[in-house]
This record gives sequence, C-alpha cells and structure tokens, in this order.
Amino acid sequence: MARPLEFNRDAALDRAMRVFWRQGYQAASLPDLLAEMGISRSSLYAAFGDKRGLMLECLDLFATRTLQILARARDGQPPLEALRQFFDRSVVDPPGGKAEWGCLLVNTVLEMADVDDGLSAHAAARLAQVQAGFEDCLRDAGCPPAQADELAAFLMLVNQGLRVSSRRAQPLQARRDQIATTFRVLSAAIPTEASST
Amino acid sequence: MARPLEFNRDAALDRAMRVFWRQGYQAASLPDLLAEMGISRSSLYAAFGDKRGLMLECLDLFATRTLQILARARDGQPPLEALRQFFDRSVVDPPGGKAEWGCLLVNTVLEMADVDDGLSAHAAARLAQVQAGFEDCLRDAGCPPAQADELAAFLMLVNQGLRVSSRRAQPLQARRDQIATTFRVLSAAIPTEASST
DNA sequence: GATATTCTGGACCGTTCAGTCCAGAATGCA
DNA sequence: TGCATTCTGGACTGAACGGTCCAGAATATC
Repeated sequence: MARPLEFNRDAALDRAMRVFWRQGYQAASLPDLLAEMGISRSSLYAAFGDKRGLMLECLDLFATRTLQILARARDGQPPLEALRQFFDRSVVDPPGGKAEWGCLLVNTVLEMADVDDGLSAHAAARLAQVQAGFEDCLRDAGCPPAQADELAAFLMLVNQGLRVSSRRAQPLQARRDQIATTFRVLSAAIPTEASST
Repeated sequence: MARPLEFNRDAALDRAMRVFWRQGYQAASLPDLLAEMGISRSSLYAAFGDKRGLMLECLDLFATRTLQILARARDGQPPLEALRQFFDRSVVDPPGGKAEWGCLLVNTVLEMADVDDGLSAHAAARLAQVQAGFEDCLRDAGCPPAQADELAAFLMLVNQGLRVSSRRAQPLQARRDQIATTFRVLSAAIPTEASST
C-alpha cells in the first residue's frame, strides 16, 4: 500500500550474474555487486536473502539461458548442425568485454569444490541438465540411446575444455580450430548421415 | 653459524601445494596452510615471501610433476599408448583423499582469471608446456607437424574437460568412459599405425 | 660454557569482508 | 493533505583476512 516501486529485480539479477561470471563467487565482493547492480545493500538482502542465495539464482539464470541458446539453435536445423552452432556461438560470444569469461557453471564447479560443496553441486546439477540437452539432440540425430549417452558425455567434456581454453590467453582462432577438430572427429564416429565436412 | 636447521622446505612446499590444489588460492587461508605445512607464520614468510610467492612455487612444482608423469609414461612404450596411460593415471590417481581435486593449473587459470591475471597467466603458461609435451609425443607417434599441433591442442582440450569432470560428482567409470571415447575417436583420426582398440 | 647468529611461536596491526540496523525518503490511499 | 506502509542509503558490527614484529629458543663456533 505504499511505495510499490523497487528496482527491476530481473535486471539486477542479470547484472549480478555478470559479476560472478567474470570474477567468481569469492572474489565478487558485496561492494562490487552493489555497484554493478546499482542498488544498495539493504535492497539486495531484502530481495535475494544473502550473497549465497543470490549466487544460486544466478546459477539458475545462467543454466536457463544456456538451455535457451541450445533450444534456439535446434529450431529448424539438423541436430548435429545445431550442436556445432551451439559450440561456435559459445566461443564467439563475449558477454561484452574483450575477454571471455568461460562458463559460470564450470567456473563455479571448480572454484567451490571442497569450499562450498552445496554451491559446487548445484552448478554440477545444472551442467548435467545441459548434458541431457546434448543427449536429446544426438538422439534426434539418429544415435542409438547408448551411443547418444556416450557422445553427450564426450560433448560435455569438450564443452568443459573449451570453457577453460577461453580463460587462457589463447587466440580465438585456436579455439575455433579445436571445435573444428572435435566435430571432424565426432562426425566420423556417428554412424548416421554426417553433418557437413 | 647458528641454528642451521629449519624445517624441510621441499616437504612444506609439497604440503602447501595440496592445500591450494584442494581449496583453491583464495579459500586457502594462512591458518589452513600453516596447519598443513606444520610451520609457523614467520617461517613461511621467511622461506617463501608471501602467499602469492608460495602459490607461484606450487604452480611450478605441480607442472614439473605433471611433466615427469608424462615423461615416465613415455619410457619404453609406444607414444600413443603413453598418452593413454597419462590420461588413465590422471583420472585414477587421487592425491590421497576420496575426491579428486582436478588439476591445480586448470583450477588456477579459472579461479584467478580477471582476479589476479598474473597468477592466471602463470598457470596458463605451464599448461602450454604440458601441451607441448603432448605435441612432442604425437610427433614421435608419426604425426606430421601440423597435425601434431592440432591434435595436441585437442588433447589439451580433453585434459581440461576431464579435470572439470573430476570435480563434479561423476562416478569414476564415467570418466574412464570419456577417456575411452576420446582415444577411440582419436585413433580413427591418426593416419599412423593406431594403438590398441 | 659463553657468545653471536639465526630461526620460531604467537601477539599484534590495519584492512576488508558479509551481514545487520535504523533513520529518513518516497509513495498509495483516504 | 496527512497517514500508513514500504523501501533505501549508509553507518555500524564482529570476524577473518594477509602481513609484520619482537621476544625468546636453539645451535655452531670459540
């Protein structure tokens, strides 16, 4: 009944996600977050509980966005080509800056393992959802279930590796080559109609 | 000329490396390190400068050990089989506990990117040395130079991915399968005499 | 055994952290 | 216009951080 306005919660969450994405959970201080989100301490604690709760929501948001990117790539395109496009996009799309930030889920799994197992496990679970998305895609491409499972795990392996590469100083072309190698090698292993090249 | 004894510097460094390996740079507090190393604050600062200097030495130690493992695997064994053994060992060898800690270099590249670029770059440079070791191995296996470069990058990609997997809750068998898939797929791509399977 | 030199335990420092709290600003309703 | 209610900036708190310092323990030489 009074002062119904706040800030835009979704926008603030999006900003917070970028801070965690770039700096990691521990190095993202409250002042860092507040400055980027453009709100004050009280507002953050009222809206998100605490730093850890905010992080959990950021992990969910990141996973949702990742799954959306995959779903969009699948729209009206052969499944293998969709996967290739997903990987290409993941390497080329810097969030705005000049340097890549990798994958928030991968970053968090590594940073928080043996530090906050709950956070690490939460990120790992979201990563498993993405892997399930790969598997779905491969079944669509004609893989028998057992092989779809195996190759989805392999694709997740490559995805994880790429996200590490993107935080090393490697030039963009090197990562593109790694993707090309992966799909060249992968196409040869799939007994269905292969994608281009 | 007086009190020449200290603690064993190498042993202390080895202990410190394990703490950084398990917990990461930021979460490893001085009390954590001192307790594990069994020395006191003064001794640490006298011997290693500061926390960051200690970390740099730990990164070097880890890289040296990793290269030694690869060199030992190459001894009297076909190069491709040596690579496979290197990966198998890296997955099976837990440092003592029940959970895997991944790779200190990979962990550090991710954790410290955009937080302490110097540390991240140092770890990345050591990772490049390991990649050069892969490349050397592949040339030995009969790969032409250009392909050795490409496949070494691919192997490093897989290595990075595996180190992430090992910090997720995935069962050991899943990671073994990922390695098997990788080498099955890799063998098909090498135009030399392939390794077993 | 005395002394000079080096090492070590632990108290101490300023800084920064995540989280709490309250006074005051802002708004919907009457 | 005035009140009830909700939001917000910023001061504040206790704890933990990395790093410094010094008094005292320990030893090689004489």
